[in-house]
Amino acid sequence: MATIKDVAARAGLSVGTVSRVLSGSSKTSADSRRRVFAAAGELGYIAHGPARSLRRSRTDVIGLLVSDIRNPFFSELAHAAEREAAGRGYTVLLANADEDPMQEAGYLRAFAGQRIDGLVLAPQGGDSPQLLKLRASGLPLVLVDRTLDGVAIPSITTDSAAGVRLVLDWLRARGHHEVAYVGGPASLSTGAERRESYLTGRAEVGLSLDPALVDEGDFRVGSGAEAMRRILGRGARPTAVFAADGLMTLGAIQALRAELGDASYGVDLVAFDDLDWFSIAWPPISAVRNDAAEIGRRGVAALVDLIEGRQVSSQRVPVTFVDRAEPGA
Amino acid sequence: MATIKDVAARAGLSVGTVSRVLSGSSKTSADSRRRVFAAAGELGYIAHGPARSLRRSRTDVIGLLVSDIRNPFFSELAHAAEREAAGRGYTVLLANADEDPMQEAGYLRAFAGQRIDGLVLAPQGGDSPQLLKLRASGLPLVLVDRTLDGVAIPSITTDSAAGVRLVLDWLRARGHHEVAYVGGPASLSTGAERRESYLTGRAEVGLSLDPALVDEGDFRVGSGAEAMRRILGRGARPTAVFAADGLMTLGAIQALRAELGDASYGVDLVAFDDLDWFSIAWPPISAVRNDAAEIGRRGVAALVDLIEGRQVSSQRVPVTFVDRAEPGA
DNA sequence: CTGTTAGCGCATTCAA
DNA sequence: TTGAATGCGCTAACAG
Repeated sequence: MATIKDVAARAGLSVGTVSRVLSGSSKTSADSRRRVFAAAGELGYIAHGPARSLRRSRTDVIGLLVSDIRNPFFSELAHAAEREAAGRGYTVLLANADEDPMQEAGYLRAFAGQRIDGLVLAPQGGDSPQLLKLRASGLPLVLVDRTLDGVAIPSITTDSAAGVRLVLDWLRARGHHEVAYVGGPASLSTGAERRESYLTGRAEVGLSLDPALVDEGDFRVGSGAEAMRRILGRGARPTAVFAADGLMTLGAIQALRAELGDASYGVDLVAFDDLDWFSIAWPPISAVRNDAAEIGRRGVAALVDLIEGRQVSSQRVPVTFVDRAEPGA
Repeated sequence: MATIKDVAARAGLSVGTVSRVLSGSSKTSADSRRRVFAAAGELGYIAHGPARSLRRSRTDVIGLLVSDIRNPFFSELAHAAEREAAGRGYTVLLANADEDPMQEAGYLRAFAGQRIDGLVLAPQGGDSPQLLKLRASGLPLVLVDRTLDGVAIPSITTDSAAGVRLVLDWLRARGHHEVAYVGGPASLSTGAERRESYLTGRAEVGLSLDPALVDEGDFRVGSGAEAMRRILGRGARPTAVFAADGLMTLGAIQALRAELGDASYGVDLVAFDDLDWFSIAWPPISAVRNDAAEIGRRGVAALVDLIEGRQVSSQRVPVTFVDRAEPGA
């Protein structure tokens, strides 16, 4: 690989001048510029990133640690975050915690080693020692999707309470009474918040308060099926099911099919998260549209603001409701 | 941030010894080890990755450039690749070409700048100048999912021909004659190969050869819908639809619903790629199971072999067929 | 087994 | 506007 020295030699200039031309950091003569670009082009010169990072003590890389890249919510978020970062001159190093605090800790360490300029994180519950250490080190940090209580880190989250409110209103309008709730883990702010909003709101809209109707999973397909199975196993026969995320919705439907057979087609479904295939599912799945792309974009924008010394504050991203139910049902 | 010098000072040893202890590269006394670990722990020392990379002229990072991270096939592949790499001591830098050769070129350049140790690539068709340059530079390179003709780069691909064969047999067994084909872009090896296999195999199993039944998209949802719409627009009324990937299948179904209404429920569906929600779709979607995780794992394994100087050869990953159709239909 | 030191490639300071 | 020289943090070569 050609180095800056090679370019300098070929251009008949010093490395200092080459560096200045390529970075545009200070005045250079038109002649120098011409010669440098010519030499660099001929040699196919590409600056050595690690050397640059070492010297400048910044990497122009931000980390993005998501919970589960196979969850469409996060792949959408990651995609949008990456686009936003590219537009602002940063590269995204993407990692996947697999909903596992141990893996999260490992990546936090790896990110620290890479000397990323900042981190966008969808945290796995509790504030791990690794995370506290990172934070103490002054690394710019923004949380997405989930918050961590007890620590004042800016966060970009969905307005879960508003989303649940929309679901409750819809359930009432459709005349439901026995509604099953497949929630997320209480250890995550999203799981706790949606559950809390749902449970306290249930009474107001006249839903059954039977605890047998409520169970929880971990935001992955299999856990949604298991939770649904437990609910049915307790003898509950809900007329509608509300799942706290898109993947658990799939699991819940699988369980309904397996346990109830054709009767499952009569159960109304509503989800927090709108996946693209919901549009063709049967029975139709109504959903709170949880704007993953917007969360990703805002997360990166906030992080870049932080890195560049600007103030940022936490934000809630609004939600909308997509009603796909048959009018009559 | 603490440096190796700080650790050395605190441990009362030289930086050389600290480096040796931490890397385990050569014999060190038990006493040195104890003191180094103690000092490093107290200081929260984490080695500076860029400096390390500069000195060692390797980064222990491999690039993974996929076509579309929102496509479940690739998010599954990426997830498996990342796990495999972690097990072998490498970090994955994931990037997303968005099915766009220009973005691909940009990332190839960025990767070169980061001095990644190797690259796993799902190429966007033609061999770009950037790619040829990378290859000429001697960067270890493995293609996944798609090949590039004219260049001898090891590849890990799905056995498309075998998959299509399974679909053809299934179509014949179900007694179809008018079958629509929503293919992938001819510019990609997967698109070309599946189309070729399908078109030549059609005759043998007695399917209609009507060109109106064949169209193509770009492996994304919207394009599948458009292709299906064009097929229907030509007056074709297929009894079954075969789509060349999972996302286009969704698009095709959306179009069938929109254009044919309830009649669409009578159309048999079969896809190349099996997505998890296919299990609950209606009408049922049968599919060739395209093992993204296995491709990701093998791609990384092959790349690491290449990096470490071992020989590798191209591989085809076998497919299986998931028949979900109603027996009678 | 350990200490000392050169130098990886680059940006930047200091002189000119 | 440019060249020369320094040092970022680390590993490895060398000497002891």
